[in-house]
Amino acid sequence: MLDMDDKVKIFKALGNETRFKIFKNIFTGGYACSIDNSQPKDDIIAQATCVSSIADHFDFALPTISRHLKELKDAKIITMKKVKNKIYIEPNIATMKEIAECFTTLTDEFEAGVVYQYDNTK
Amino acid sequence: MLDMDDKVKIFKALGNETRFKIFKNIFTGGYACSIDNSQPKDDIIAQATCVSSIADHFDFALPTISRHLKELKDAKIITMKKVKNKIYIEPNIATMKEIAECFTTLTDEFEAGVVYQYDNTK
DNA sequence: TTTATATTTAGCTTATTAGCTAAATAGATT
DNA sequence: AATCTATTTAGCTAATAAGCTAAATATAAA
Repeated sequence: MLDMDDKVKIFKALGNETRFKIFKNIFTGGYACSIDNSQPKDDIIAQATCVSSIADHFDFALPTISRHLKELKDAKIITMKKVKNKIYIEPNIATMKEIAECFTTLTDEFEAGVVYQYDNTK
Repeated sequence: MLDMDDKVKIFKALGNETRFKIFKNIFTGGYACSIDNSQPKDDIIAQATCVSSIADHFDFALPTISRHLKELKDAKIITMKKVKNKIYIEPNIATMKEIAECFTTLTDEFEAGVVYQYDNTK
């Protein structure tokens, strides 16, 4: 379960153009990674990619992309698995499902007229 | 329709603890506003509130809250209607519905195995 | 055991953000 | 017209974020 701090961290991570592009393309399989074919399909999904493959799509230095990926990982938006000396990056679908549900609940309850008492801790 | 810049702006706005609390409570009716009762119900919804009522819930100065509200408004997360010398703040449900749908589509298509070509412009 | 590949860490600079107080604006009330 | 209420704007400071290069680490390949 994501608490308020988790959610704020997720939105902060997605509230930057570079990270948003990385996020979107990791989820929709936008980054081709030539090394993928040599990896066992059971462990690593087709959408997986690695740090340098992502960096190839941007004009920023590799360490800059590496730090953006760390922020996406810390926000539980992606996962990173080390296999040999490469890191395979995958979307964290569980987190996105939970965020999707938060927004759906928010709009559904709004339309149903549900009104809560004020709570500054959530 | 929200384009990429719109979405990044929305996430940036929600990626700050103070603005996230304001957002959440505006949508769930958390802020009581004593002036609401004297307003016509047709124009202004029950969840509506005003700048100073929101500021009462925080230890920050009023101009600070005002600027946070401006950012939420610029991101189309809330709307602000001026009635006499007060500003009524309401959730922008259309935006939240669209964001909800984005996340739902993202997770649904991921599970269905839909893979797109890389596109750095969206 | 040297070299190559993949990635992270450290340390720096510049830009942006979040807070503040004081002053300005807009409208309502006396 | 003077004053009160609600809100924004301006201008400042301090903290955070985003970029860079150089160096470090970890593993693979020669």
